Amino acid sequence: MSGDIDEALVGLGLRRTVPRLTILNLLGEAATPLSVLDLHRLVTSAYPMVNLSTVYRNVTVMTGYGVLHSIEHGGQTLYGLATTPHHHLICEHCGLLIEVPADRLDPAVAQVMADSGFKMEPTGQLLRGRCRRCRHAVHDAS
Amino acid sequence: MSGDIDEALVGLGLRRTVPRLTILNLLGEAATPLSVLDLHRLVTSAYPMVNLSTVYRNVTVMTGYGVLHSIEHGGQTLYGLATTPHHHLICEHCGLLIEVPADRLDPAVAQVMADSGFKMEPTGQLLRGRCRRCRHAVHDAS
DNA sequence: TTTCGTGCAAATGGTTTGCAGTGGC
DNA sequence: GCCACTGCAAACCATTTGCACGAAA
Repeated sequence: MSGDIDEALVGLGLRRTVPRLTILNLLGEAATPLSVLDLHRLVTSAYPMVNLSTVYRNVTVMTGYGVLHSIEHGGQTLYGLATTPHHHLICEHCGLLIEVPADRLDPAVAQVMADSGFKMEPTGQLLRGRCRRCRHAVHDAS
Repeated sequence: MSGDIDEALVGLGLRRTVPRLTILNLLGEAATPLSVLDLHRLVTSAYPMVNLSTVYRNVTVMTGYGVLHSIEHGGQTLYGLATTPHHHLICEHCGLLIEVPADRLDPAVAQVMADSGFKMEPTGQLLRGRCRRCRHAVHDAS
């Protein structure tokens, strides 16, 4: 199903193993980035013997090679395919996570960073806010 | 030293205890947000009996009351005084962390978020990039 | 056949929690 | 004196690591 996603592995000199291909397929179908625990649950539902530490090692390796990208939130790390450059908006209230194309955000943020001598990371920024539904749901939130 | 920082505690109905006042003083003098472990090290150098869990509880409570703000990075949480609204730029390479006034970032990012129905958090955004020094230091970084 | 990748189990590090005692107000 | 706050110790949870076996190339 992945078509050419796993081709990338070969090009990088990474072996095509069951855990790796399964992770790539799952992330390719997922609408949002997944945690390692989520990934492990999904992987083991098809291949029960795959170990949690194997999932950890693979997302780390593939992130290092640029195949995946990661964002930190709520004390854990989420992983997604590094396809089109994009960042994320997360709702602090309900956890809703959506992607925004990098070029929508780049000019604005890059300018702010450049003023401080920083060069912006091209992907994986995580911006915190409150989504439409949660804005309306709780006006009197504690 | 803190002058009126700890006044806030009284106004919120929080007791003025040694751990709390010490934490507030330390954060008031710090140039950047501090981790709980850093805070604990500093607090205990003056009051050795203060427990780590007490520091954890206090930063959590004071963050909930809006006295402190927090940012997550590298698997741990950093805390700072919630004074002027601001966000942070962090260098992914050396960890340099600097503050940017909220109003420098707000218009740009708020617009991007609003397009997705999000309302931006007024403080505590963490933007990842590479600082001036690290941009020049390693052209051929691994 | 030679690495690279994996399963397993144990360790690590940040953070949270239950409980009984104590200090702030 | 009441109750929020604390110290202590144990538990928790995400993540990492050492090691011997197994599989991709």
